[in-house]
Amino acid sequence: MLELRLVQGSLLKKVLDAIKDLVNDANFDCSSSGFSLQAMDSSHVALVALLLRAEGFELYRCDRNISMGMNLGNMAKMLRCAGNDDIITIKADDGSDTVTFMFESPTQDKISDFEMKLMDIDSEHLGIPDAEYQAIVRMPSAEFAKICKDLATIGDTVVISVTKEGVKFSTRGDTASANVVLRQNTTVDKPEDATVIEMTEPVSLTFALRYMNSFTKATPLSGTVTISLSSELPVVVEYKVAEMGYIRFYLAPKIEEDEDETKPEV
Amino acid sequence: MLELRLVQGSLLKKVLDAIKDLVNDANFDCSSSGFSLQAMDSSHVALVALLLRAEGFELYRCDRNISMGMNLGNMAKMLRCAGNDDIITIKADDGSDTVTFMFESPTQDKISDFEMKLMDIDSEHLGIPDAEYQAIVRMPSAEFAKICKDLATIGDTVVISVTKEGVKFSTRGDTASANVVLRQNTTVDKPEDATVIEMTEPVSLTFALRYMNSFTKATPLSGTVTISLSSELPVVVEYKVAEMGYIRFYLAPKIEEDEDETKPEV
DNA sequence: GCCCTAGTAG
DNA sequence: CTACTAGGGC
Repeated sequence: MLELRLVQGSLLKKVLDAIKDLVNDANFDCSSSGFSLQAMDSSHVALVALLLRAEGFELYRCDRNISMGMNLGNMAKMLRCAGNDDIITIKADDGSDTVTFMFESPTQDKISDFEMKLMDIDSEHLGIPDAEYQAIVRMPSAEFAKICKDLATIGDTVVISVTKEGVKFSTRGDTASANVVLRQNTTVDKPEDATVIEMTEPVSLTFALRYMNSFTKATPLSGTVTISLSSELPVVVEYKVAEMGYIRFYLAPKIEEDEDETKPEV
Repeated sequence: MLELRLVQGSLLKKVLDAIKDLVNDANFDCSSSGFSLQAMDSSHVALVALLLRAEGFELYRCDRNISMGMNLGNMAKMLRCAGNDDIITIKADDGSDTVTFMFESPTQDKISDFEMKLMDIDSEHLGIPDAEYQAIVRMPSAEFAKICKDLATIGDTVVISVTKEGVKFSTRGDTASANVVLRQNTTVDKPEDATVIEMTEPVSLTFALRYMNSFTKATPLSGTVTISLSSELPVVVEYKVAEMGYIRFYLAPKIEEDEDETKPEV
C-alpha cells in the first residue's frame, strides 16, 4: 500500500512539466525514504534524476519498495486536471497495476480521482557517483534560462567557462557569435538574485544547447539553479524542489575534435 | 418592418460564439414576444434553443412574425466587427431578403452597418414539451467547463450521477479513468459559486463529451449553468442570457448496451 | 479550421 | 492564480 499526500500539489505539476518533454516513459521508485525517478532522455544523451523526500509530504506511507512505470505525458495531462491549489494524493494498492491520483480542492467541495494504468518499463538504474566538481555556479534560474534561449538563436552549442571572476556562456553560429559574461555577485537584495561561484580550478566545457533548453523547463520550480562542472564529467544542472528534494539533469560535455568546426570561443 | 436595439451588444456576440460551432445555418424567428432560434446541430444529435425576450431590448419593433435564415458563421464574423461596448441594432424591411446589423460606438463617434443576405432554410420547429426533471444541478459554469474539458482528455463519454449529496462526473478511457465529485455547497461568498442540487430521485446518465464541450462555449454568457436530468429524457444544459432569456442545449443520453465497453463507472 | 500553447493582464 | 488573448502548429 502506497499513499502520499502533498498539500502543495502544484509542485508535482511543475515537476512533471519539467521532465515530460525530456523523458517519455519512466519508473517512479517509491521507498520509505522518498519518491524518486531516474531516467535517460529518449535519445539517451541526458539523464534526469528526481528526488522528493518522504519528509516533504504531509502523509507518506510506503509499506514496501515499489516501482511504478508511467507515461509522463499522460501523467502530466492528468495533473493538469488538478487545480493549482489542490492537495494531491498518490495511491497504489499492493499488486495493483494502476495508480490513483486524488485531487482535493482547498475547500473540499471538489474531489477528483484519476486512475491510470501502470506500464512495464525496463529501467537501467545507474548509480551516480558523488563527485568533486572543479566549479559550481549558483545563479538565478530565470537568468540561466534566458541565456540558453538567447544563445540558441545563434548556435547549437554553448561553451561554459568559469573563472574566479565569473562565468561566461559562449556560442558561435554561421553568421553570428555571442558571449554572455556573468560576474560573481553576492551583494543583492534577495539571495535568489545572487550569482555565486565556488571554484577549485578554472574549467571550460561545451554542451548542446538543445538539452540545456530542455533542462530549463524546470525553472518554475526554483528561483535558483546550480551548475556543477568538471572536465570529463557530465555537467549537473540542479533545481531544488521546495523543501522536498531536487531535479538534477546530467549532460556529457562535447569533445571538441575539430577546432574550426566546433569551437565556439570567439 | 423589424428593428431591435440592444445596448449591451456584447451579449449578441457571445450568443453567436456559443452556437456557431454547433449549428451552421439556422432561422432566427422574430415575433412580438421576442427573438428566438431553434436548431439541430449539423450532425443532428443535439438541439439548441435560444430566446431573447422583447423586454430585454431597449427598442423592440416587430410588426409581424418573420423568420430570417442566416449562416451563423458569417453572422458571428460580422458581429466580431462590433466593439464590445457597441450598441447593436438589427433591422429588416418587410419583404426584403437582407438583414442589417448596425453598430454604434458608445460615444456615437463610429457607426457601422453591415447588410447580410438571408437564406432559405428548411426549419423543423420541434415543440419541446415541458418536463419534470428528476434532478436539476446548478453550478458555476466555469467549473462545469473545466470538468468536461478535463474528462475529455481521458474518455469520450461522461456519466453524470446525481444524489442528494452531490453530483459525480465519471469517464473511462483506454489507459485511465476519472471521477470528479462536487458536493452540494450553498455557503459560498458569491451566489454564483454555489453548487445546488434539486432532486426528486437519484439519476445517472451517459453523454458524449464532444457535445458537452460544444455547449460550454456558452460559458462567457453566464457565471452559472443549470443541468436538468431525467432518465429517458435529453439533458438540458441552460445558460441564462442576462435579464433577457437563455440558451438551452438538449442532448439525448447514450444507452449503455455493452457494459464492458462503455460503462465508465469505476 | 481547430487545438494547444505561451504570454499578458487583472 | 486565474482568465483572457494572441500566436503557432497540426
